[in-house]
Amino acid sequence: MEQDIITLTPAQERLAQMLKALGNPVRFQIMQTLAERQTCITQEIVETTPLAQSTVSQHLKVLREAGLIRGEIEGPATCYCVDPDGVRWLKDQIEGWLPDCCNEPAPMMWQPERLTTR
Amino acid sequence: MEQDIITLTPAQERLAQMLKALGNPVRFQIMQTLAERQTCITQEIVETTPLAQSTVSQHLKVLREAGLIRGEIEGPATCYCVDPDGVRWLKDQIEGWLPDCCNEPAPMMWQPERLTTR
DNA sequence: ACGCTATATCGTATAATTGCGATGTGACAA
DNA sequence: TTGTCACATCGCAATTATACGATATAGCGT
Repeated sequence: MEQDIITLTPAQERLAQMLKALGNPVRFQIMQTLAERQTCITQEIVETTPLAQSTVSQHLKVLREAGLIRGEIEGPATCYCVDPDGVRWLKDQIEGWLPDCCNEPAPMMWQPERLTTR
Repeated sequence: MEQDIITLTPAQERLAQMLKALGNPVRFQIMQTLAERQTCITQEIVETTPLAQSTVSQHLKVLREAGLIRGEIEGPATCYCVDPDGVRWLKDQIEGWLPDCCNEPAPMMWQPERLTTR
């Protein structure tokens, strides 16, 4: 499973994996919670969401596999925190991405969609 | 469809939408192609992939709706290019994201997963 | 040993994504 | 008008993601 239609470099693949992990609203929020609180047990994270414990555990696994968080067993619980190396790597990759355009800040007005006609 | 389990701010939601769009390998590659060539008609993009025209057109739509590219009708074709404002906005958001950690560059060694035991 | 707490994982239902071919539309040339 | 090219969109199949409850495991206190 997970057939590759397209081939990316390992770094690109990893970056895409991170972006995909963060593209989910639940996981995006978990990252923020974790960043605010520095460190959290699974149960605490569960309590910040309306989701079942098993579901949150799944999301944590995705974030772990993407290298965005790390979990360490602390007695009977698992203690999660943001993986600073992973996040730093992500930020660097994004900043260096598409260097041929978009390197000066610009004010930004957002419209939902465009395509001049048709 | 598209039920919201969790509520994010509009900016967070838009960021997540962009990340999700980029999390797909095909779309990730399309962005790179577009950045290299500055400007492309759909047909040219199709030719850089093993996919059907209709499929590529769908992916272009997702990228458009995320605000990452823009398409302009040029005679019988549609001319696509990276949306520099959108990409700039994305970069700024990511750089300012999780300010409490991960702000010094660090060397990085990557392992597929971790979780000390269990 | 027994229960209790915290977690991960499994099985499974449902929803979303991704892919394709077919179809419709607009631009343009003959 | 007729044909063709370049697209977008539709309808549908296959795959993947997301959610849940149930279950298994590990640590810890009694």
